[in-house]
Amino acid sequence: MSDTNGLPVSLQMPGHLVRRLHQLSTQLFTQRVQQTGSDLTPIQFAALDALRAMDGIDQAGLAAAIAKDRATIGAVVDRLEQKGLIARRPSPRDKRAKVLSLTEQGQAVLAELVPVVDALQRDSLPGLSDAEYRQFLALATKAVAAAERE
Amino acid sequence: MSDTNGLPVSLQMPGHLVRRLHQLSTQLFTQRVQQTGSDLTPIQFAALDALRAMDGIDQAGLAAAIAKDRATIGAVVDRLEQKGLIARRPSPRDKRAKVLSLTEQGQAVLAELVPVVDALQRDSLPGLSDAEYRQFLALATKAVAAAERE
DNA sequence: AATAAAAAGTATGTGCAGATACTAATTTTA
DNA sequence: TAAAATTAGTATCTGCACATACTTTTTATT
Repeated sequence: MSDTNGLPVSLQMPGHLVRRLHQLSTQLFTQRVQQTGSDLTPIQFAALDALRAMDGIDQAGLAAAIAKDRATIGAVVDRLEQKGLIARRPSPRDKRAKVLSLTEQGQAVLAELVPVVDALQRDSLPGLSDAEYRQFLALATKAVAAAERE
Repeated sequence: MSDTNGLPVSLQMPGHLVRRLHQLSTQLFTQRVQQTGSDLTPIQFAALDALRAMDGIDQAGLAAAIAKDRATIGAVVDRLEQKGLIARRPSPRDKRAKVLSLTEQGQAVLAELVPVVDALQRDSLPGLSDAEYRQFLALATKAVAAAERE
């Protein structure tokens, strides 16, 4: 069950590799973003970015947009609201729903972070040539799309 | 800032793709493993599998082996010990350290799960041909190795 | 229109995951 | 050897992430 390096086989598997890549990209994100003086997490950034493109959606819509469940998004939105980055108002159409939008401060924070986050993407897959990098993205995109199609 | 599909750019980035792949592989793991009647998590499985190959290492060694910090491993080991899958004994060489080993039950559970986990790896990257699957693994391995080299 | 089914948000509980801080023990170095 | 730096494990704190359950409201059925 051990490979020639004596390592557990599970460490060579897709599950583990993907877990490591996720871990590494999260660490890099946190590092780079903290250097700007911000303490936004990857998911908080994703939420803000989704909100920029889809202003006025409700929490369930945001959850679907970034592939999280409603409970998780509720907590994320709580923190973003407390930081003053988003506003949460009752929907006029649906008394259950709460409509989300970026505050001015939220827009400013996002504008400052977008270039930083753009720049770190390439570094989150180190050791690959440009061609390999593009190849990886194409394969990852294909796999995610297939999974989302069931 | 939106692509032609109106989606936030951040959702096309490596960070997000890797996060989704991680999420999908974790969900698949949980699904398949639960069907066997087990409630082991991916990290609990990884810990058991590492322990099989490296019996008698301490918690810090286990943490290094599966790329987790000591605090996280402490909690994981607590749960595995409570389930009776591992034994934790003081090291004779180092009074700070605790030596870990699989119990008989731990070995049995692992033996039962290994084929299940093996089988789900391929399905955690759906929509790819065999060649693309191997390509993806090669690229992911290369990127992880580069990151670990700093 | 009355009922059933579904959806939005919240609350709770478990399990990572990393940061920080602390004690006890070990190793390094001066 | 004595002091300094590391290391092992634990504890605490924050923040996802998902499951389940619950209330309120909306939509679909009958």
